[in-house]
Amino acid sequence: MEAANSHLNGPGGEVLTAGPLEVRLDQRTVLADGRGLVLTVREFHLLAVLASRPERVVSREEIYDLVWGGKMPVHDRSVDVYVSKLRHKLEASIPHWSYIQTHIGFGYCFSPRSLAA
Amino acid sequence: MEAANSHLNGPGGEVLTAGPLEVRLDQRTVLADGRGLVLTVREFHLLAVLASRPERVVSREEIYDLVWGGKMPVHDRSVDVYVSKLRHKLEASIPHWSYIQTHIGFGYCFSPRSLAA
DNA sequence: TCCTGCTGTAAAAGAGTTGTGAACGACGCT
DNA sequence: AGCGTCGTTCACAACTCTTTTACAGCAGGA
Repeated sequence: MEAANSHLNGPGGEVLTAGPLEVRLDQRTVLADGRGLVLTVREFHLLAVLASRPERVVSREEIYDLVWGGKMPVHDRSVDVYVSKLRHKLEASIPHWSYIQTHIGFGYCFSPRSLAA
Repeated sequence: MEAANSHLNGPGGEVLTAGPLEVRLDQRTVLADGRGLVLTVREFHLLAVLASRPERVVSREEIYDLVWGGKMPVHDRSVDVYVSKLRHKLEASIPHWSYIQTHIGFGYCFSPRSLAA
């Protein structure tokens, strides 16, 4: 069972679905429980990178390369800061769901799960 | 009959399997009975080193060199401590299986076996 | 049996990592 | 210019991981 579904939605229009979250790559929009979620460019890009690799642990370095481009400077915290921002927006729109897991010393993993009892 | 299977799983994706244990080197994840097992960086590295040498007795010195890097300091107990931690996590996730055998005076050996009657 | 050396492991100590609010500059808009 | 937004950086608290230490239990040998 995969945690997120990805399917083509017409020519070039890909949509990632994970619980109440829907990421429309082509339209650069995100739906949370059907309502639109406003993300900045960086936030959206980060979410797209993570959500398209469900259940995969992605290193900070790889995330940085994919979103910011190039080699991550030592001691750079950009990835962490944006993961934090993203988590807050997701949690604000979709309570009782967790999306991004931290893998200490390595990176993050997009692993959607309901926190409902 | 080999104790652990190792096979390529697509380009660059290697997976070690030993009973209900699955070590996904590329994804840096471990599945125990299908469920994800959370390991720290050191624990994962140690497991990867041992599991990729099934039925081979590996000396402490070699383990240290492969996981910690460099020459093992005299009287260092790091390897023992981490083998202990790893055993506990494995046993907690996969009861009735034994994975790491001690070879007194020498080192350890990854030798998965079911303890079921 | 009494040493001695080795292993298992809990716990303390030390080192490193992550979450996050706040400050700051750049940019665009009115 | 004044304002709001965005991205980056910094600082600090809180937390997790790693290493070290200490001790108990074993096994083997004299």
